[in-house]
Amino acid sequence: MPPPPARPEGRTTIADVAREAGVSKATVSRFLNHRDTLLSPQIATRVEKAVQALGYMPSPMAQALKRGRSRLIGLVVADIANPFSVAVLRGAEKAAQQAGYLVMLFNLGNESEREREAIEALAAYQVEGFILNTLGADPHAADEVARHGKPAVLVDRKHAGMQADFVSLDNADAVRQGVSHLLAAGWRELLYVSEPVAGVSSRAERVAAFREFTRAQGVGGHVAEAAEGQGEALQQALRELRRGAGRRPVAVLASNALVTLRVSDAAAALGWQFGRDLGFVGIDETEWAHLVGPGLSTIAQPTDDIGRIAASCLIERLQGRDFPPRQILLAGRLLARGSSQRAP
Amino acid sequence: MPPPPARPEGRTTIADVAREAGVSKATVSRFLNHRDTLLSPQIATRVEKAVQALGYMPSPMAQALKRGRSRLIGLVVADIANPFSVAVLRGAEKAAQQAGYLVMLFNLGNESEREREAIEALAAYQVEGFILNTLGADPHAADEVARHGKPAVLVDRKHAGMQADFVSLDNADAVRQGVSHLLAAGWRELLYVSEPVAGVSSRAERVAAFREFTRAQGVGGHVAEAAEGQGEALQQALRELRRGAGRRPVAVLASNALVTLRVSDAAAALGWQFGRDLGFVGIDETEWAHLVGPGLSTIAQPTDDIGRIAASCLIERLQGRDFPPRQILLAGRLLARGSSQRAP
DNA sequence: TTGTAAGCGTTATCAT
DNA sequence: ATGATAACGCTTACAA
Repeated sequence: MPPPPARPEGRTTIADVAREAGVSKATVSRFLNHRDTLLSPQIATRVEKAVQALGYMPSPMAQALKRGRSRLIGLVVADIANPFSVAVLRGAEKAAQQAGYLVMLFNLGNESEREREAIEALAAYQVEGFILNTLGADPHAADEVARHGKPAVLVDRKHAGMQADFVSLDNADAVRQGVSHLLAAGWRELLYVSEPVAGVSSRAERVAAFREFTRAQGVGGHVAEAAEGQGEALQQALRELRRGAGRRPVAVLASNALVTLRVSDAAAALGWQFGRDLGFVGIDETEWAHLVGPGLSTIAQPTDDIGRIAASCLIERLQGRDFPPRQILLAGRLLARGSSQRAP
Repeated sequence: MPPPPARPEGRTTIADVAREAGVSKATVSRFLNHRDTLLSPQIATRVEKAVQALGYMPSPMAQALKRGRSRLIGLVVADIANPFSVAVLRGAEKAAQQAGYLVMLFNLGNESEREREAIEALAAYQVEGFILNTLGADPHAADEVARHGKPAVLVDRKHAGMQADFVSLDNADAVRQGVSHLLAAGWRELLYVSEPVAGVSSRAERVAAFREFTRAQGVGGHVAEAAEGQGEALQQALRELRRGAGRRPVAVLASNALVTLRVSDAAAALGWQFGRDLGFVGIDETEWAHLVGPGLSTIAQPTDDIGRIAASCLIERLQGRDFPPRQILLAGRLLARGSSQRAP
């Protein structure tokens, strides 16, 4: 199969095909877009041959210009270094490819103030819709999307005042699973360690669920924030937890994989062993959780589904279907390991 | 700052601005592209005001169509689930954003046969160049890129016959660092565990460097491949390693983070402890390496630099500079931890 | 210095 | 059923 002639100057255009087939550009266009209908078989085959011969592919740019639709999906992620964002990206990219869309990526790198810039840049390329896994810090970002009148799907983080489909882990349920599991194993004084909430909806929801559920269960429910580079503070929080608990076994529920790492470091620094000196469950399954200490218990998010469903939601809307904004909550799955085994 | 008027129908075009400012489209275009030169100050300010008032942003699609340049960079990654690919993506995305480019992503998901499809799709959108972190399995992919006459940068994996800039870890040096370190610590019989080489240049280079260097040092240098789901085989290889070594301490050099995981599992299954029963160094630093056992020694790739430099290389070429194909090898950095401490 | 007009590669609206 | 032709939003000769 020899490569197509590849005219050195520029790509082959619809005009080339038309000339080659001895028809008008309009006919070629019709062949491409309507194929069977509106076309005499003989002409159709003539055009088909020419297309083949020249290896012609229509320019999506020109098509976008003309039709105002680009077959592009804009994806804004808060931080591509976060495995969760990657999982979303992956699911979205897959679904998009299948539906014939291409993904344009904008990574905020945790700089929330760039959110509007991202949306603007993507909108300029006529993306047909957005998937947003954003910081939610910029109240104007919602307007920005609304202004373009393009459908959007929010992932993981709700955005105050933006009305759009929303796909996420069922945060409250996940926290309840973690707490129940720890209580069932005999841990009695619980500390929820979160990244600084800072207005991020998912973080706030998890903290709220933790407070509510521990109170309902009548057990000690404390909350601490673990920020970057604050290892000392976290160790301090753990020490206080144990001091306050007396002889009741203490355990930590970590809000995500990053926090799990920080808690692991703090525990190591204190010389505490998981499953013995400290019970532990962390939200977010990782490939390494089973290798740390006696194995870290985790609550796995259905990341693949989240990404896939987010993209599907968007694509459904791009195909013109119209629903009221949906909210899709997916259950997490507890993976019990040594760190949450029966308390001493 | 009220949001711009946001005409409900379609975006504001250059014509709108021209009308608002009472000038011609050409003048607006000149203002946008040449600003200072070619424009009387009064008109310039008039246009500037109009642009501001309408919140006008030119359509990159139309610009691309006209100029044949799109300010888009095509990025093909072998597997977005691989942290290395993510690091590249991240560096590339950052550099691209700074230079005013946007990244179009195509993830192969380890399906090498889609490589040409990816290049075609990206080329159709007039990407100005490619960054390829690919499988290298498709010999025609190179032609595909060449055919479009667009610059490309290869990352991590060379592509037979494609002549392009190449950015990568200095594989031979990294392997030598690992081997030297293990030998210096007293480990004597070494096993290199790799993913199936399968024609991937970086994998082959590392294996070759290992064979060569261990022979030069006159120590035992064995090689095993660890494929997905072959845990048993890997355990078997480790057992044989030790049997053959007699009383000489045995150690593993793992080819990447994935293999590190597999070796860790195998060691755990055998009940061997790193740093005592088995020396260990793994290529690729991870956020969790310090938490496993006595800490896993790793060789960190300068992933950020790799991504950034790859993008910079490409952008330099996009700006018209012309060099012969460059090959940029970056040194890895050994992080010694408990797993490679002095052999018993 | 500014405006007019052609054209980038498509598709859609007319005729024929 | 097919072909001219006019857009889409922009840039760039060429005129003025």
